[in-house]
Amino acid sequence: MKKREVQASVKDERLVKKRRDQMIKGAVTLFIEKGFHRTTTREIAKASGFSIGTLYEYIRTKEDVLYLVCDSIYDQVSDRLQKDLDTSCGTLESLKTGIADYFRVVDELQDEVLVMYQEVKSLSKDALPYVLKKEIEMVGMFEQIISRCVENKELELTEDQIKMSAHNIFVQGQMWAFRRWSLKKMYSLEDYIQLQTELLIQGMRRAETLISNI
Amino acid sequence: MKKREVQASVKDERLVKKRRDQMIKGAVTLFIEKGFHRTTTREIAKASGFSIGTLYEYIRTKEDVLYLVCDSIYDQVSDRLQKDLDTSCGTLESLKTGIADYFRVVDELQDEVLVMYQEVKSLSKDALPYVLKKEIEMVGMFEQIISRCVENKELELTEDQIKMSAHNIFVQGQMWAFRRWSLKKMYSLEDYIQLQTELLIQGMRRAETLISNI
Amino acid sequence: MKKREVQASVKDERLVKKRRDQMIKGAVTLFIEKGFHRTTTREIAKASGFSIGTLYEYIRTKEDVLYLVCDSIYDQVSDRLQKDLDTSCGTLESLKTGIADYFRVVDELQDEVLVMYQEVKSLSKDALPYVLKKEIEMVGMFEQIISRCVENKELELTEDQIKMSAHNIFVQGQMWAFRRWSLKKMYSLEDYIQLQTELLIQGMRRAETLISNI
Amino acid sequence: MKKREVQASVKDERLVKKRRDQMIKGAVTLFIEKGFHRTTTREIAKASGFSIGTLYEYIRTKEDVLYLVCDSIYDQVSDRLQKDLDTSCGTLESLKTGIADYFRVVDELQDEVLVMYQEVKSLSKDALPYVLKKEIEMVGMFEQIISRCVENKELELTEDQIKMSAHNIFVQGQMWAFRRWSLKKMYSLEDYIQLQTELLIQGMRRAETLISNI
DNA sequence: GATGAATGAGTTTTCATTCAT
DNA sequence: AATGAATGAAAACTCATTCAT
Repeated sequence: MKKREVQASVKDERLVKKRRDQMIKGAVTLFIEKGFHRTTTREIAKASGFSIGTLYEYIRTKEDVLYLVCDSIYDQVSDRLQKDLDTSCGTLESLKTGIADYFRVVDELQDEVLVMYQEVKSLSKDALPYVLKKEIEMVGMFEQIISRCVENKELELTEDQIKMSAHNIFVQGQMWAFRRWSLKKMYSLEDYIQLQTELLIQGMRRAETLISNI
Repeated sequence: MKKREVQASVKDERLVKKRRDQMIKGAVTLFIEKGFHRTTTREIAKASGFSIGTLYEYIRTKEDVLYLVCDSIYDQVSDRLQKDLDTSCGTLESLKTGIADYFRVVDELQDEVLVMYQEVKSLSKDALPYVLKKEIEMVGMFEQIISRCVENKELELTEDQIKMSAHNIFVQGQMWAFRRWSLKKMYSLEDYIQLQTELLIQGMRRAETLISNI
Repeated sequence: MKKREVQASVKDERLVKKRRDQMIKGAVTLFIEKGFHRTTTREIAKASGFSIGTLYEYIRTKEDVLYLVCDSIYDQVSDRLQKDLDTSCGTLESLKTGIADYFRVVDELQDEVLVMYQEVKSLSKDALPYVLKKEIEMVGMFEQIISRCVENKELELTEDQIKMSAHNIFVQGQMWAFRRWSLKKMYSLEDYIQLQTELLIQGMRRAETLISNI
Repeated sequence: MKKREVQASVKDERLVKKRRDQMIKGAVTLFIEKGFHRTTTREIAKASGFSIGTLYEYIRTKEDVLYLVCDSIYDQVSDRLQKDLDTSCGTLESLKTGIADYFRVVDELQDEVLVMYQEVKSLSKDALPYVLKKEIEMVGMFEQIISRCVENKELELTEDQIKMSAHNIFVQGQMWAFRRWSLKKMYSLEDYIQLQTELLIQGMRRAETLISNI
């Protein structure tokens, strides 16, 4: 599945990229502050540094802005994960690094991640699949990292358990952004990473024990 | 902290309760279908079975409806959890029952839970704390159930680990509603309950091992 | 074919009728002055004596106003014609009366008729047929009046000639509104009626002569 | 009265003519399809084969395009009529030829004629007279052709009757374009020409009889 | 207590026109 | 001469809220 094209009236591709970057940056701030629905297109234009007319030279509907924002955030997180996947070698250590790295990106982009999760549902039936696909891909990356550990006999897990574990890692990462108001009272990022990594990995190792006990 | 009062013009308390129940029922359906922002007050009035004028006899702003809805959903989930807490006796078995029960309510109310999580951020600074408090209470219930196991020597966990585990249980429950489009492809509710319970509890038991190793 | 329904949010039918009459009156004046496209909905609302919000309680789109206006004008002209048709008795005299009456309504409603002809094309594919049908009905009334003369041996015309003559009467009436800037320099309404009636009726009688000569 | 000047920034007259021809051709198609108001200047530029910037090198406002289009259509019809006038010799035959020729141009340019009549009212107070003048000229040509017949004793009509007859011919021509949706169901172009010519000329001849009878 | 007509501020989007390149 | 990105005024339409009945 290719990226969904957002139509622009302006032809100069380089300019389109530049203006859209301005736009995403401006919009994220506003979405964080007041949410997608309470943000007006005029505000987005202003925050992006151009007029309302110019805004509409680069998108067709307000929803396009949301799509662009979500897409960009996913890309950022996804890129970082990809790097870990590329260097993962099937050791538990590389899995831990992957998890820690992922949690750290989420921490850096916590506002963005938050916005994305609170607003995706506002995407039309049209754009939603493109965004959800990105998510599936990311969970898939964790599956691969774990799979390598399994192949490498570092872990012994069924397919189902691999999937669920990957899913859990993904979710616990998001939670750091999602429930920070509650979590940050108790833990620093590094504490959280360590605790969750323990719980996650020990969970997996136990699962493996259980299997061997059957 | 007491419940936030939503002002009504009508005095008869019994009537207020009745009308608001109609309202919540109608509104939830609409919020599930189109989200809070895309639902109009007229639609809410219609779905509730009375006129727009009457609607405003029982609330003051549209946001009040959202608050009422969120509050009601939390109450439902919370009530069920409370029962488990009341009967929990410090055995691992009662913890497992608590988890399973919680996951099942979430499954029953999955649409409602979803709506709530997607829309809470639309609550004003004013109403938000009242809702978040409910959430803290619920996590607190799990903490208590786990604590009893610890007191009972069924588990050996630090305060931090108790808190984090309670938090994780809570989150994994929500995930069943949140990510069902992805999870339901792989697991039935009962599968999910079993797998997550294993991962969660084994995670805790391992953590306990780790501590003893220090 | 029934009238096209223009949806109103307001339920009181009597009120709907009243407000729409206000609306039509206000809109016609504006359309005459600046045309449909150059007239804004706000102006229509103001000219109708209510707010923009109220306007939209009685219509759904700006085009609805145009449809209402066109429909109303046709109805007025058509009603008058219907009376003449009802009393027509197959004499040349009653045909002349019909023509004269028709020309006089057109004169009274000249602004309205003008507007209608300049703006119908702005009606959507959806509404157009309903308006054109009205026109066909009106031409049909003239056909009937002429047919009665033919049955009565006052005129001797083929079906085609009846149709064309009816059409010509209809068109010459419109022309009085359409080209008044040019015609009024030369003729008073009564002059125009007399001259056109002569040309039209003598045309028919000649046509009859021609047939008999074949 | 001279032609209204439409200002161009470009000096090269030949180029101006060429670009404007492209423009008129592109614009007519669009106006036929969606009307003047619903056509954007961007669309006109595109249909003309150049950029929006270039478009504005050859006109000053969107309305200029409409004026140019109307002017061009009138010129085409008018040119054809002029030829008939030049060769008219005062016989009924040449009158008939004139009528038939005129009806045929209207048929060829029916879309254009239609557009013109539906959109002239959109011309500003400034441009309108220039267009109406063209129309008066054209009616004048018919007056002249008829007058020659009168001078030639082929017809015996008062000045008023000549004017009205010329006017009627002109109008019936337009009607072929205007009401083709209704007329084409009944007649072919040639049928229409024959029938109308009969009615028109016989009308005139009768009128002449009537006069002599007074 | 219930109703629903009235309100108008606020929203998204379009598009004629300009002007630097 | 040609281009097309930038502009912002203006347009249609929505909807939470009020208040007279």
